[in-house]
Amino acid sequence: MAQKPSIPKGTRDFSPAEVAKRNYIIQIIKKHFKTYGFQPIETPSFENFDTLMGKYGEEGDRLIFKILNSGDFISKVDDVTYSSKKSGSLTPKISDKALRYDLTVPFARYVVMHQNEIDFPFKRYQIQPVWRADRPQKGRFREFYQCDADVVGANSLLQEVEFVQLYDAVFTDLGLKGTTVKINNRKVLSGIAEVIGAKHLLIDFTVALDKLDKIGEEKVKAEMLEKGISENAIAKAQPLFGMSGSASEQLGQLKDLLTDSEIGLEGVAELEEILNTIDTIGLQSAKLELDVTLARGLNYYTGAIFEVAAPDGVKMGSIGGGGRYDDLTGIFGLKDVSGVGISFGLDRIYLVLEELDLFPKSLDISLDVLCLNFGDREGLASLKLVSALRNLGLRADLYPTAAKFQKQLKYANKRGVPYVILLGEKELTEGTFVVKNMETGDQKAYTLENATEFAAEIN
RNA sequence: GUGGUUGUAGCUCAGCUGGUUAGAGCGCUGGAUUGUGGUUCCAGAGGUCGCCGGUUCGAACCCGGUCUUCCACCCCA
Repeated sequence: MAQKPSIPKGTRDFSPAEVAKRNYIIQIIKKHFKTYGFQPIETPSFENFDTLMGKYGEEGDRLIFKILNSGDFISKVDDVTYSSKKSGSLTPKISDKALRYDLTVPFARYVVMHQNEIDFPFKRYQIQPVWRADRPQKGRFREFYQCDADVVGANSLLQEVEFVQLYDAVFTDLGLKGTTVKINNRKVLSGIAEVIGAKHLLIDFTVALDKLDKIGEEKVKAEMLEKGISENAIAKAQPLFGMSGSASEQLGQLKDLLTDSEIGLEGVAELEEILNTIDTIGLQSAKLELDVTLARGLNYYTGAIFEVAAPDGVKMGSIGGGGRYDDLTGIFGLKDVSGVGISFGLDRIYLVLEELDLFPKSLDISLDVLCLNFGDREGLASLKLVSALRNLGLRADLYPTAAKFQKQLKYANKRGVPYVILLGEKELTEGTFVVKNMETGDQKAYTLENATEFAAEIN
């Protein structure tokens, strides 16, 4: 009995129309990556277990897809570990490989392994799928694409500025107006944690703070309390909850709050410089916004943090994110190499463009011209004509069988082919072919020797 | 990982307090129309009611389990 086919939860098949749209987005992102001087690399879809584990926090470890070892892996586990039934200690013994969780950590690994062949500063881009063992939701999949651009070996804040411009360039080109690039700085968050006396609870503090616009002040404070941050400390952080006004006003408030924190003031200065530079240069369609509550869970970020929100009114999580990480390669043994990078969430951008109907209509056309098939004799002449059109760069096809006229036209109609060629007995004897415009219904004859004339007209 | 939700024809969905042969629209196939598609008309095909088990004389409907969908949390692109 045939089994009912299915695909794993959170994965998808892509139809020709969907692939066309996805390629359209990728091609635009790639174009801008290249014009900004980034070079492509690719890394394996799975890495060593130890390369990935521990880089994304406790939650991240849970969401990494582990690959079971080959062979009789269970017999190699010692009895104590086996009978303890603890996944945490058993997993490393039965799995030594895991699917890529993001593109940043594999890149850091790549940089360390190839440090002697890389010219720093190294700007690379990478467009590949990543996997997360998450529970699917709208815009959240277990297999999805990230499009990353990172620079390593450059400390200059100009890199941050450049990434804001890059975001703006890509979203402008995609016709996606009104995106917001939110920026914050980990040093500011560290500074705040420091001055309120919750330095050791930085992660818990930022994770809670990050939810401010979503769950409100009271609930954020409740969560902080629950995580062990004292009432006194929360009171000291009070200015954060009421931050408002322009970026420079907010920066002023931050300076007051952080007067006793060297690192905090450093963060403020960095933000100030990035915001001022962008202000001077200007952006096309995006806006850059300071958001002191922006945290981002990934704990390898040390400086600037970015997150991109879709235009107002589109219900979608962030469509991009990134930041600076000063010591990611340090974990793999290469010290003092700073990196900054951003990521575009292809699958979410797709959903947003779809919702706002921003895909070019031309993407629906997968074939420029279809030649109808009238039989063997006409078919031969048609095949020659189609070959000639293909050589001219047109997407051309010959209907494979001499099916009923109506059936062939219906097929052309459903494929959305704009032009159909009729080359029947009459045309064959006259040495011509007739082109039918499927939209208007108009028909026009051309001589067979002069296929270029037709090709030129529709281009 | 926690809580909830969904599943009936290729698609979108009806289907009453459990009751005979489970319906509609769209799509599909054929015909009206053997050189003219989109519109119209006619006819037809297509369903283990997600899967497994239970209750019942009888289950698409009630119960349990499981998978899937979507949502909230966690977290994130």
